[in-house]
Amino acid sequence: MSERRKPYPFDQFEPKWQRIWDERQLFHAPNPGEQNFNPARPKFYVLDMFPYPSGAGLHVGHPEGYTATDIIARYKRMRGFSVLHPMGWDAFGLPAEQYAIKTGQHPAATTRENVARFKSQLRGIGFSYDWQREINTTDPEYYKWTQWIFLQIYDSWFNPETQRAEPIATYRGADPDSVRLAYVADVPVNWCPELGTVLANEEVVDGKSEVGGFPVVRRPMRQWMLRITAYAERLIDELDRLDWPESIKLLQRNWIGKSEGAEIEFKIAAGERRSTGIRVFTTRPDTLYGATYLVLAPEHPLVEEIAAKERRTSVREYREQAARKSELERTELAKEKTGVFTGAFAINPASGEKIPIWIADYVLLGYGTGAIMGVPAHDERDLEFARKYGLRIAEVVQPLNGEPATGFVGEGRAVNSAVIEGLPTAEAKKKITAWLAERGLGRGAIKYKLRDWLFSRQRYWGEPFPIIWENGKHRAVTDHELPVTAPDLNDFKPTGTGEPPLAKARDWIRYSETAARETNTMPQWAGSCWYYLRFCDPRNAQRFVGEEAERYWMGRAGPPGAPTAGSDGLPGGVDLYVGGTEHAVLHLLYARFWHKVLFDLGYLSTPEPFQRLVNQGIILGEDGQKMSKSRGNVVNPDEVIDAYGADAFRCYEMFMGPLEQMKPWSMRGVEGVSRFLARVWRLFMDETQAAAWELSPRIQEIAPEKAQGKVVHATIKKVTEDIESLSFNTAISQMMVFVNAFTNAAVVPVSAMRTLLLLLNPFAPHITSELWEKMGAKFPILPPEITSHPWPKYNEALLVEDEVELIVQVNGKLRDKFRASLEATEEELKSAALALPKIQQLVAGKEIRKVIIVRKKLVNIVLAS
RNA sequence: GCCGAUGUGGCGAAAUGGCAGACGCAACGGACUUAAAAUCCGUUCUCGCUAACGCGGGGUAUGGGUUCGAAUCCCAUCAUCGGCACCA
Repeated sequence: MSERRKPYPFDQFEPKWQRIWDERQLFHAPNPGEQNFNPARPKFYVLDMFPYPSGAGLHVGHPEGYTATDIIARYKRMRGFSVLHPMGWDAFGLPAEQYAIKTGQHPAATTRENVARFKSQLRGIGFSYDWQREINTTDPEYYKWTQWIFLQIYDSWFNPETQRAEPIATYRGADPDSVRLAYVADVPVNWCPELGTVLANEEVVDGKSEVGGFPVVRRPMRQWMLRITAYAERLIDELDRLDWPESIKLLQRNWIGKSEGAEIEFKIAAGERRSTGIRVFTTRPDTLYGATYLVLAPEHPLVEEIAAKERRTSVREYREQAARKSELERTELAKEKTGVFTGAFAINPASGEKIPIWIADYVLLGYGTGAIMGVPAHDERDLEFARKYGLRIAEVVQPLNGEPATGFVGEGRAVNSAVIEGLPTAEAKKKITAWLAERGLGRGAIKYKLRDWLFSRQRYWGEPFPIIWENGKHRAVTDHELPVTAPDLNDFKPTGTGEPPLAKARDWIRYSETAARETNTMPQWAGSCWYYLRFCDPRNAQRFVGEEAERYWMGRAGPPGAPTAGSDGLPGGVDLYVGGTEHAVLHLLYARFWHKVLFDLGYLSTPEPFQRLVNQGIILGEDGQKMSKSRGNVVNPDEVIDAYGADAFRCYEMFMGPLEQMKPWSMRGVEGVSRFLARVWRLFMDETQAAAWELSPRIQEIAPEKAQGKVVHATIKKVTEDIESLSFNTAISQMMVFVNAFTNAAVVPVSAMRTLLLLLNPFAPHITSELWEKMGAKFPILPPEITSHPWPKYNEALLVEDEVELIVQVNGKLRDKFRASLEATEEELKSAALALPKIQQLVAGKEIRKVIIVRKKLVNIVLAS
């Protein structure tokens, strides 16, 4: 045997138990109405962010969150919950398509192989997923419903009166296409020539593609958009009742970026071409008197109209130059502001002053009204711009602490501002806004940074749009034509012109004599926007999720009769959702948006998808660096499991430190945890002469000693509480303490050992199942499967000591300790402490000013100084 | 630049107003062994005093504050990580 001897025979029993769980389908959770459904059990929905099955297989980062949720799932089952714990595949996406371009292998084939690999790896770790609920976003039976949901969005509009999505039929306006939640627009998009596709803003980092790091340029193209901005207010407001990390909520709030201010109309000065005027947005209407110029975004539609003849050329040049700039150049060149004067003037509605109108690319068309009033005295950007181009600077806010007014952007007192003279900023804002509104010159307004969601991609490996074009107009395919499957291609290359690869499939595009199919596909986010709903009812052929199943699994957790979703202010949904922070804004915002649309349309019972969210921290390589192929510090879970077993792998992942923290991998650490499990094994099993294992005769049906009983119950308490708070690392520490306490005992009680196995089972399900079975052969117990045994309860009475050790401090410094009865009065404790020889020495000859007594903890004697 | 998180032994960490360093790793010493591995037992924040049992001082990024008492609460500074970055 060249192979290192295993400290315990995990290689024999781990596959055995994985097979048994599979055969007996122990982790299948029946839906309401199905066989074995027990309505008395409260439900618990614990979900992982499902992976993209890449060619590289699992890395050790995936199983971190997965192990945490698996522990919760197994624990909740033992606590009598009906647990929904599913897994699936987010399998559309760019890597499979790029691999196809390189090798000609169909993405479907690559995906199939990768899924098989991922699945066998996940099984090898012993996760208790309900595999009957496995889903795959690339399965036509799945994306049929992704397309169906898209059509619900397409067929809806957001009614501002009710603040809800409604069927488009309820819209009374002339042009329903202008208000649909899914609409077509010619928008400047992030075109990546290298990838041959358009990217969402979120997929562009520093002017380069997030995938591959290729340059990205702006270019106008016809695209499908989803009107997520309609939900901006609700997406902010309804964060409040979610149990999410505050930092993630903040990230979402900042991403949505709500600003309150006012829109103000500036008339174009006489003598120029007539126009209605220019509308600007500002959060500081109180600085209106300080507005000494206006700036329009270069792409602003009014620019053509107002530009003075003699300025046309320079204006046109500047606009072309701005349009040519890629995002990258714009950010890189952002160091210095540029702009040109249009030759036109506007009238400041408050001061009546005639002020010049400029264009500059520091003003963005996509935000606010695409135009600003320049208030150089009280805005850093405007100040920089005004100084560069010699524009007038007018101070209109007086700082309260005597700072110089120019460049002051905080709140102060209005000056040189007739209507609001002397008012503090907050009041000045209100008054000037009202003053403008009375005169029809402005109004209070709220703007968001959030943009509508660019929803189309020029790719092959994604959901085709269920849309037909005829005579230049789009319409939905009928429901019974779903799913719209993509044609088989042997060439997946982008056309390079911006036309999607699907454009190559001439027959497929042709829908009728006069109608053609949409050739764009949906982005990868689409499938993950609603997968948690499909898990509730994955084989339903009639509906994207059955109503009863949705109500049951997405409702509030708790026994029958407990508050229903929304009734106590908590939105309900998935009870625990664990995944990485990288999805803090995108996936989580998109999913919330789709969920709300479906909720508004009456398809769902809860307003939010995920009640509680937890982010696991990143696992670094042994060198403390981010794991990456190029650094060569990637840890492969298969190798770890080979050497130490799945249980050791799981326990180590949890023992490393707090779940949410970033932490480095350590093989030595795995070894330590493996040693712990080996000690558990040897607590039960003795090795025979023939190198076989047999149940140790030390294990007997006896009552635990008092000290042992205390450890047992302290451990039940700590492990239970720690699992509830996801403090898995300290739960394992406590079980180590437990095992250390029994390691050298001559005899060990069966009851204590059963408790240990139950507590350890969610963490190390294989070894505990095996030992439970081995022990059951000699000391039978029902049920025979540990996984269906109830969770142990602790007896508080056994934890209470009748005597406690108290510490004695003098002036807050630890000086001595003594034992005292729990019943001792404060007076008794005080005199006992003062009677200690050491304390007497320290106190001798000094005045005792005060004695502080904390029950069961300490006596602190404070001396006069 | 703005926002957020984190900072504790040689290392992963624990303690969230009351004994700093539980538990694990590593290191060192011992037992078992012909030997090694494995296993079991012990030591390990730091400085000073003591022949020794011990005793005392200091210590949770840095500086200040609140408190009888601070790793924990407050203020400032520094460092690391993450997000946003002309959003008017």
